[in-house]
Amino acid sequence: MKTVSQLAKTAKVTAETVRYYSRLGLLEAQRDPHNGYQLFDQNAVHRLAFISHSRALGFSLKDIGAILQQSTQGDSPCPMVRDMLRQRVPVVAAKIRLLEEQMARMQLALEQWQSMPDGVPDGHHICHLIEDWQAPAIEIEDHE
Amino acid sequence: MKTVSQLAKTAKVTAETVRYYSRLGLLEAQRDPHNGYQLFDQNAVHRLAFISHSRALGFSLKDIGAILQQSTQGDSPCPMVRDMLRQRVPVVAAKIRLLEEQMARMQLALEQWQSMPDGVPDGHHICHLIEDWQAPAIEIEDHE
DNA sequence: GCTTGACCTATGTGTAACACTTGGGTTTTA
DNA sequence: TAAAACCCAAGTGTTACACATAGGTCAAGC
Repeated sequence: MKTVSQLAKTAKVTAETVRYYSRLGLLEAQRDPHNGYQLFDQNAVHRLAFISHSRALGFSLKDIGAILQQSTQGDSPCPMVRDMLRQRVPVVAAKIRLLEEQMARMQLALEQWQSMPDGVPDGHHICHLIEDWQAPAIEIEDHE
Repeated sequence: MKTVSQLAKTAKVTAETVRYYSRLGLLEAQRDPHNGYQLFDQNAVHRLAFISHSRALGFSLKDIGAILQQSTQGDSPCPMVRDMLRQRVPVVAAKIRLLEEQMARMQLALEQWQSMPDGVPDGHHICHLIEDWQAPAIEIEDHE
């Protein structure tokens, strides 16, 4: 049986993360009757590794909760897992595209600014670098 | 003089966004002495356009606040603006790289899973698709 | 004059996934 | 025995808003 920080160390996450997952119900712990400390067994070690693995694949903690629940209910979560991942691919692709567009805007602006002088504020303009810059597209990064 | 939603409409943002910016001090408004409504002048229209422009370039609202403050203090924000954008480029580049790595993991996993059957839970395994999947790298997307 | 609907207000909550802080109690070790 | 190093729950901060609540205001038509 491991305490919070022992489990954290073996799984290479912080102790706060372990407590957080435990609070969310993703990890189950027994309590030391003497002091109320959380005690985790080998199963929890496995579950935590599973969670980290799933996170690396892009699943949210909410998704992971659903997966864990399915499997503890005796149903195979595999079809759901395939589906969720398939749905996530175009979302991540869109995110990448947005970031690349923003990157292009940033680099273009920096190039243009190389040959532009600094302005002095005159009460009407704020920063002519930005004001005079023509946005190639009016899309803004969303912040999921 | 425009009300919140009139300003929002001309700037193509939501009324909540206008109120939010106003609360943060990015927009200044007079108050209608009769009903307490916020009233914005032409300057505010200009400032809001400036904010949208800056957001498209990737500046955070905090950054924009600093830029606005500089310029109202009579200092040219241009050098700061160049610097901030230069610093942001590698950050965005790193974000893109992380997302691309995650995308690769997702697609690789989906391919591998094509030929794998669904598993049934047996109390020890949760989802063998995930458990048997070998992570090419143990990096996890951060969620700014 | 009055209802209806469309506006406005401030304030609070929700979002993701934690990190950090606060204010305690506990356990170990020097 | 006292400090160091752990544990706890609960709350706050991060980002940029969207949305909900509960109410006040205003123009129009009947």
